[in-house]
Order: sequence, then structure tokens, then C-alpha cells
Amino acid sequence: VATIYDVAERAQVSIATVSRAFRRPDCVSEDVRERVRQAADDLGYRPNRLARALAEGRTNALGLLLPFYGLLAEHVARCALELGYEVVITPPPESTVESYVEAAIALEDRQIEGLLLCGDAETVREYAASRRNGSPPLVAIGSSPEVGVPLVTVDEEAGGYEIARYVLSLGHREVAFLCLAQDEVRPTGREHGYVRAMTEAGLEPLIHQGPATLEGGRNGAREIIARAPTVTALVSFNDAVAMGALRGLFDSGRHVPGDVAVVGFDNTPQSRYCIPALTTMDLPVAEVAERAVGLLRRQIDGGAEGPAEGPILVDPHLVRRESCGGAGGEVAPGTG
Amino acid sequence: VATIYDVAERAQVSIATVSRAFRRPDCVSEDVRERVRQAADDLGYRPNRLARALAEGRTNALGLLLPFYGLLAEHVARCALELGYEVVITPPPESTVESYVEAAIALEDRQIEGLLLCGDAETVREYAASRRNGSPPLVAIGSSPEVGVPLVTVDEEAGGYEIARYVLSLGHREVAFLCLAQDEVRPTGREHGYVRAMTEAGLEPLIHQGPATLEGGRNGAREIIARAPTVTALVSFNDAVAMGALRGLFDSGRHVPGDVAVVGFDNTPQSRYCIPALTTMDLPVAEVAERAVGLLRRQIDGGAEGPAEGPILVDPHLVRRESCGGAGGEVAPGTG
DNA sequence: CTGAAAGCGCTTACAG
DNA sequence: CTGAAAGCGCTTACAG
Repeated sequence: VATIYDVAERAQVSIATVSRAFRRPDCVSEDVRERVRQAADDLGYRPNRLARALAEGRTNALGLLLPFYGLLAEHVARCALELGYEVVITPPPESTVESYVEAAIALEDRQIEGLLLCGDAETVREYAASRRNGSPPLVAIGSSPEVGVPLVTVDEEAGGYEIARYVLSLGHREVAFLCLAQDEVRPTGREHGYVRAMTEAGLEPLIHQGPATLEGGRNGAREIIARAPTVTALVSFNDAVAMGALRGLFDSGRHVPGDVAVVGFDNTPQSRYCIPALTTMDLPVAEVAERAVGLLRRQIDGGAEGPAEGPILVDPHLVRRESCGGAGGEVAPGTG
Repeated sequence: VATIYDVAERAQVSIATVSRAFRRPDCVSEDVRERVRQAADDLGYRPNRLARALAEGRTNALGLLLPFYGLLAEHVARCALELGYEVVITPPPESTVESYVEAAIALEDRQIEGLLLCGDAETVREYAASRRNGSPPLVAIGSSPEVGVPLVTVDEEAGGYEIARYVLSLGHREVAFLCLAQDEVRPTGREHGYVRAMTEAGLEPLIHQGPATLEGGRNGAREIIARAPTVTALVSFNDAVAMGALRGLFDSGRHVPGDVAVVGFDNTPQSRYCIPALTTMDLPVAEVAERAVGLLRRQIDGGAEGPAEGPILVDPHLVRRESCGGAGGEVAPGTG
């Protein structure tokens, strides 16, 4: 990890000058400025934010305490705490890959010792590509095994397969998948599982393209119903899509599960309160968090020479509710 | 802000000893250890994590990048960025007040320059009580104006009033409120608005006690229907409660909005995809974030002597959908 | 415009 | 067990 001394040496100037070249470029001769930039680039130098903050007497950091933004963060924090780590989150200010990568780098600059990345494979890969060699160990959470970085995730393929199998076991033959984004780079695995189940059953997969959102689910359901009226079941990418689909089907005058069955994925808190309550795959978030933190810990301790561990997959499990009929199963508590 | 030098001076030992007293208590004589503790306590000393991290060469921090945990964080990050600040979040590992306060203090220890606190009034107040005089400026987001700290929030009372008025304007007379937690310390304002609207209309408020959750909403709706079958409208604390109520009403064989109208609060993404789509109050999250960051900025710049600004209230606005009938209004896009 | 020096607040060998 | 000293990586007056 290059320090300001290294840059100074390479650029043949004092560290004070290097510092100025960054902080007050106009108080430095152009020629020197250029040499410093060059040296810094060559060395992959990034200022140590800790030292800077200590020297400046300020951190440029705001804290944000936000208790309810999902279970994952809470679980991660708890597991990390047990190992003596704090966790700090930096929210990307925009929903773009660039913003995400920048936030990751900002975290690096804070000299964190390890990085947990949630995000799709494309984004994670993009960040991975920008890593220098002083970058902290990383583990991805929830993206696909193909990312090429240490990973823990639910076994999406197995989950997609299981829930599709379940739908088939109910007698459905024409079952479609909602929604796969057009420009989808990542294979998320869920639709792969669906495809495998269909293929094994000698059935034709029918995958609807579109954004995997509430809106996408609603539009997707309507379009499928319009285009392929004989479809009797919809396997959704996640619960949001499924909720949207429920609405789309309702708008189209279709009854769920009477006319068409719907299943989700994720087991979000809302899913059991939908009308009808969603049959879905539960994700063991706590386990994912625990294994992710554990893996990261090993990466940190093991150093670069540690044996590369293969992806850790944890199994999601089926929770049967009302949205695709079927026999019994869990419904909203106290309903029966 | 006391430093290790101050403690050393007061305890009559070297700074090395102070450091040891904290880091390796058993490498220090009991008597000295006690003196140091005492001095540290008296001075309200907290080690500077920045300096410690720099000296130790490690931070004990893990980064967690979690893109989708609510809009607020994203908006805050964007606004902060414009002012040259980064934002770092620390997730409380448990959902308890203590855990929350500890997380806030951990953030302080990271030498952040200002703190934004989301949380209910009780929790915020608890943290406020534990502040030392080196604590950074703070602004609370979303709790009630009574917290006694600089605050920006939506005008909950006005929102509760407006939506209750709207329900009354539809002709409902027996309208109940779901749910107010039994041990509610904080007056959230929403139910106050409801009470005011009812009272002004010469009607009797009917407030149901219970947790403000999906589950609470479902149980609440059922109990109200059982206990007061003539109720024709339910004003909910938030959309989660309303969604639960939708489900509870469904379970009780009541039709919404035919038999009973339901309204929510928050305008969550799901609310427009519910069946029926929820009439609710939209919260201008972006504006809240912007004003909160702005206020915090002023606190930071102004120092302690800056004029105390009163609470900043932003107005939520009604979004009419299907869940309480009424004339037209917005429905899920493309439905009509 | 540039460098040498002191300092930010803490920790860790190194002597005693 | 304790203290003096050096150092973590940077910045900022202070001289030149």
C-alpha cells in the first residue's frame, strides 16, 4: 500500500508538496503537479483517510442511524460484533454502477478491513475490476456464483427448481416465469432452476422479459395472460414481482389461485399478508449473514495466500401459503 | 474534548500508562488502573478511534454495501455529497434502545461531524441524554417535535388530520384508528390528527391499541370488526398496518371498500399494488432528507452558539386510490 | 512555489 | 509495572 512518502520519493518532491498537489493543486507548479499525479497513478496511491482526518481535525463524515432498513444489515452487524468488528455502511447516492463502485472505494478509503458486497453480479464484478492491491478482502452476498469473487448466497438455482417443481406437482403444465430483465447480464439462477424443472418435465419454458419490480410483475402478468391465455401458473422472480402479478391478474379479471397460481421468492414480511397469501421461498438471511461474515473473517486472517474457498450456498426453503392453492400449508397465522 | 493527555495529567501517569489501562488492564497496577478510570470518567474521555486506528494499523471496521435499503439513505447520501460530506451508517445489531444508543456512540467515536437520527422519540431522547459535550451536532428525522432536539419530520398531525378529514368527507361516521402501541411513550401525531378531525366533526374517536405492524393491523382489524361491527372505516398508522388490516378484513369476510374503507400512511411502494390499492399519505422523503442535511450542516457550521432552529415540518399529501372508494383518484397506473 | 518541522491522538517496542 | 521515544500517514503554519 503506497503512502505519501512513496509518492514523494518517486516524484522527487517533499511530502508537503505531494499533499498540496492533491489538496491545493493551484499552489503548486504545473510541472510538479503533473509529476505527482503520475507518480501517484503509477503507485496506485490513495490517501489514508484516517491520517488525513487526524491531521485535519475533521472527517467529512456524517453518521446516519437508520434502524429499519432490512434484516441483513442487522444480522451482519451482530455477527461482526461477535468477532470484534463494527460495521459501517455507505449508501451509494444513486442507483448506478458507478455510484456503487465509488461508495465501495470510499469505504476502502476509510481503511475498513474487509468488505461485504450486496449487489448484482455485474456491479460486483465492476467493483472487483477496480480493485488495487491494497484493497481489503471482499465477499459478495447474494449475487451469482459466477462473479468470480468469494461468495455466499442462497442457492437460487435450487430454489427456483424447487418452487417450480412444487407448482408442477400441483398439476400445472403451462407455467411462465416473471420477469427477466431484457439486458440481464447476470444469470440469477432462479430462472435456471425454473427452466430445469420445466425441461425435466418435458415442458416448454416461457420466460417473460421485463424489470423485476412490482410494476414489472403487474405488466408482465397482464401481458402473459393476454398473449398466452392458457397459462395457469406464474413463477415470479421475487415477491415484489409476485405482488405486482397478483394485482395484474386482478386487473385482468383473473382469480388467484382459481384461474392462475402465483408464487414468489424471498418471503418478504408482506408476502404472508397478501390476498391471497403468497407461496414463496424463504431466504435464511441470518445464516447468509453469519456465513458471509465468517468467510470474510477467514479472508482477513488468511491473507492473500489463504486457500480460495468456493462459493457458499445456503438452501432456501418452500413456504406454502394460498396463492397457488395446493394442499394446506401455512397461511397467515390465526386465519384458520 | 478530552484527550489521552488530559487523562494522563489528571491521573498523574504517562499517556502510555493510560493507553495500557484501557487496552491491557492487567499490565497495570490496580491502583493506577483505578486512578485512570476515574480520571477518564471525570473528563468524559473517549479514545479517538481515528488516532487509534492510525497507530494500530487497523480499524476494526467492516464495510457493508447494501444498495436497496430504503430511499432515505440514498437521498441523504446525495444531499450530503453536495455539501462535501460522506455518510456512514452503523446498523444497530439488535432492535433495542441500548443497541441503538451504542451504535450512535460508535459513530461518534468515528469522529463523524454530525449525526442524523432516525428513530422514535423515546430512543432519540435516550441517546440525547447520553451525549457528552464533545458529541457532534445532531438532527432527528421523523420523530415527534417533542423530542427536544433539532428535528425535521413530516407534519404527522396535519397528515393524520387530512386523511381522517378525507375519510369523513366520504360520509363515514364510525371510523377507528389502528394501531397505537399500548406502551406508547411518543405521541406520533398521526393519531392526534385523527382525534382532532373526529372531535371537530362531533364524533367519538375509537383508537385500537396494538403493535403498529402488519400482524398488528390484521389482528386490530378483526378485533374492531368483532367488537364494533358498525365501524365503516379504518384509519391506519401506516401502510403496513393498513395492509394487515386489508388481510384481516378479508379473513373476516368484509369487503373493502364496500363494507369498510381503509387508509394507510407512508405511500410505500407496495401500497399502490394492494388489492384494493391503498389510499394513503405520501411522505416527501427527498425533501425531508434535504432539509435534514441542510439543518445538520447549519448546526455544524454554527457551532453550539448557533440559534436553535425550531422543528422543520414538511407536509405529506393525500394520494387517493381504491381502498376507501371515493371519487376517482389515482389507481395503479394503466389500470383504467 | 517549495521544504523542514511540528503536530493530530494514539500505540508499541524498548529500556528501566 | 512504568515512562520516554518513535511512529502511524497526513496537513499546516513557518521559513525560504
